[in-house]
Amino acid sequence: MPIITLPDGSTKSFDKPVSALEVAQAIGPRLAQAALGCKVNGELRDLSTVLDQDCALAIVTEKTRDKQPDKDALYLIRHTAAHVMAEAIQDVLGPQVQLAYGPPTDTGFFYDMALPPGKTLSTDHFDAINKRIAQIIAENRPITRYEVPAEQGLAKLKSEGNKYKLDNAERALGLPSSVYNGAKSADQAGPAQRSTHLSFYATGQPGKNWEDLCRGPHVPSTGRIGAARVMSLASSYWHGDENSDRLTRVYGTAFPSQAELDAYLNQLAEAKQRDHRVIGKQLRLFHIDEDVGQGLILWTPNGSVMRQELMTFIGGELRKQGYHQVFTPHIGRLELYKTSGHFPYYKESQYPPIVERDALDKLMSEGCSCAEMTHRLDGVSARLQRSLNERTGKNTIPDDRVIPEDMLLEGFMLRPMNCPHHAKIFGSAPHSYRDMPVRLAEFGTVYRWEQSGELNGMTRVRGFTQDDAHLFCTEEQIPAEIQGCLSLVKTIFATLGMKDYRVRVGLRDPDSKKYTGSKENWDAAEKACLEAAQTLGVSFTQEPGEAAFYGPKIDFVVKDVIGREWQLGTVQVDYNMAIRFDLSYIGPDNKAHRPVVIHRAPFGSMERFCGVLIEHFAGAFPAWLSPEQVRVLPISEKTNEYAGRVIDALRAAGIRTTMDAGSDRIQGKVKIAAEMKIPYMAIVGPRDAEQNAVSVRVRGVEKDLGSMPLDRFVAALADEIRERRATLGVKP
RNA sequence: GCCACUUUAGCUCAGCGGUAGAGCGAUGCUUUCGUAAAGCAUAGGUCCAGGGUUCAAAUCCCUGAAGUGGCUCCA
Repeated sequence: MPIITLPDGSTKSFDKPVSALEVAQAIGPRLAQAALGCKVNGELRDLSTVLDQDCALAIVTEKTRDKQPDKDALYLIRHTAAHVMAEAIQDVLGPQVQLAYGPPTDTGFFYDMALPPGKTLSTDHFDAINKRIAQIIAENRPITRYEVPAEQGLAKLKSEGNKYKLDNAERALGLPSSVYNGAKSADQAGPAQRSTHLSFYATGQPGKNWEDLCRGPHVPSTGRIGAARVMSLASSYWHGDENSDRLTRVYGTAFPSQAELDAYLNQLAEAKQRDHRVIGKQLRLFHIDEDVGQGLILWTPNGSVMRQELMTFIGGELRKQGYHQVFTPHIGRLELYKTSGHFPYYKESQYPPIVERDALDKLMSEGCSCAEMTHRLDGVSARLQRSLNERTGKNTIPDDRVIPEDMLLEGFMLRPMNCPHHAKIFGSAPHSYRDMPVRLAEFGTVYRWEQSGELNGMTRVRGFTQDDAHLFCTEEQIPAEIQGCLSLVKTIFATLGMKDYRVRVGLRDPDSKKYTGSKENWDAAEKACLEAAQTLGVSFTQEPGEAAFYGPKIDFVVKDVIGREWQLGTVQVDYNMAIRFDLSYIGPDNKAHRPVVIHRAPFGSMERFCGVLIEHFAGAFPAWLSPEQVRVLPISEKTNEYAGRVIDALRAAGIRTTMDAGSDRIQGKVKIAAEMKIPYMAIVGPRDAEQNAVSVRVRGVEKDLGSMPLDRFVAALADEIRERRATLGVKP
């Protein structure tokens, strides 16, 4: 009979099977009252789960022992809340709404559903849905689980006519889907999750109340949800498959109490104030103009200061590491990108090619169709086919892409990548193994046609400047070069005080054939990436299938104010490019060898990085990054002249400063400067002028530091800026 | 690209069939002031664009653009 081991190591034995709730009751009535679910041998389960064998049991309650919200409890609450919301939506819109998939997420839950033809769900329905959710929670109905044999369950679902649920059931049973035939369907459930029964959860009494096919687990009754509400609407695809059914995704969130839900909503509102788009407007850091184009950033003077400071900073670090700075144009011939393989492989996410006017006129006079024009742009010459196929040793360019030279349409592309230009620089001169590695760096601006719905302030744009570099090295040099890249990233993040990032190592998907390069090379490169990542001292994940087609990579990922993840820096190993561009160096054996290329961009793009940085600092930048480092505030116009001398002294030391010579009183000037988040205010009145002093006020400090000699202030601030200190540290 | 929502003064927003509004900002005048806004005055608008309904449209309908939150994508 079961011996139950509790988290503190103690055991309880029972002489017959018991439910987790009964164990909780045996421990104490308060625990039983607080219990929302349980973990059996680490697996989250219903509180009603019957334990008939020895096991480790933990009772899940709202809060952990140190009074923190329990993640498992939130999971249970939100999973149940998803059911409650679905019921509410069916009550409001009608039972014809077909439910598909409704899991909990990090911040709440969603439910994907297919609406009956002609019906739409809009935010106008939210009040009614929220009201119904509140009612169901108030009714405190018990959540009842029941299981039926597979056959019976499938028959039940078939009779209900919901193909999505039927599909879920078939996958849970490990059966091939009879209704979904998307490419990604290949047995996602896996053998471990196969079962012989299907489970249903009723929100109340089976047969009497609302119910749903569900694996569970759930809280014991709807009242245990506390507070839930619907948040937003989105569209989604069945199985995330673009070619499959479009579903309506309804997002909601739930918390153990109304107070916690309110706190979450408040926190969301506050996060919005820290959004880089809001701060960017307030502090005039950047501008996006419809007339210029979607996703194209205009860097205003203030934002340009920040960007320039970062570029100067990283440029200095690159020199220390032996990089060479290069400059290359923003466009290149179409054939260049056919050689690199970017065109037309990534055609959908590039700006269309630029075709010379004469060529266009000629095509028009010939009555050429758009399809024909596309064909002529996409095609390659037999010459290019031959050389690429020879170099890569396989059928890289199939015969059907080859068209006669006189049919080829010449054109240029706004560059989507900097690497082809850099490859051409490397290839423009002979290289000895003694010169390797060759590190070419450029703040290279690239253009990509991101889907319009993806664009987002500075973090997802169509034109951006990578802090790009390509390291042409020997295979033996790969580990050391990766290490060098990572140490650069570490230096940058440390200087900026950014600690909250994660590292992702993208590896091959062992089953896919899309990769180029030999298995041996891949093994070595993946090993080098993993070893380098281990030395970082930051947690990292290995993600098979996330590699680029030409090599493994290490990515740096950060979160924005509302918790979205963005990839910043990346380090990628590439065996492909040197082959395609026929690059070589002369080895000690006096023979030509292929270099390996490492692509790396520690900031990723200046646009995204600055966007993330604005949110990281909430606009309150350290002095060295601030567009305006000091604002001089004369008490009245009588001290304007002295203030002018203060400005001169600051500017002579290279400090960015302006004077507020307006007719506001000092209170007003202080408020305005504080709102602009300027690091330092130098307040000057007659008393300061007499002593050649300034009264310095530091951002975030209520009072000034007292009067200090002007030259001391200038020297202290200049030091702080030169050393790129992360915090404001000028002291009297 | 798909779904929902949004778009009114430089900024934040109200108005939602009947003469276009507020606060902040800007400009001018008064005030000459010691640390998060002194007072008064003035200017400022194709109400995102185009079409439609109506005696009358910022307001209702259609189409499009841009933005926001998701989905999908991200060399």
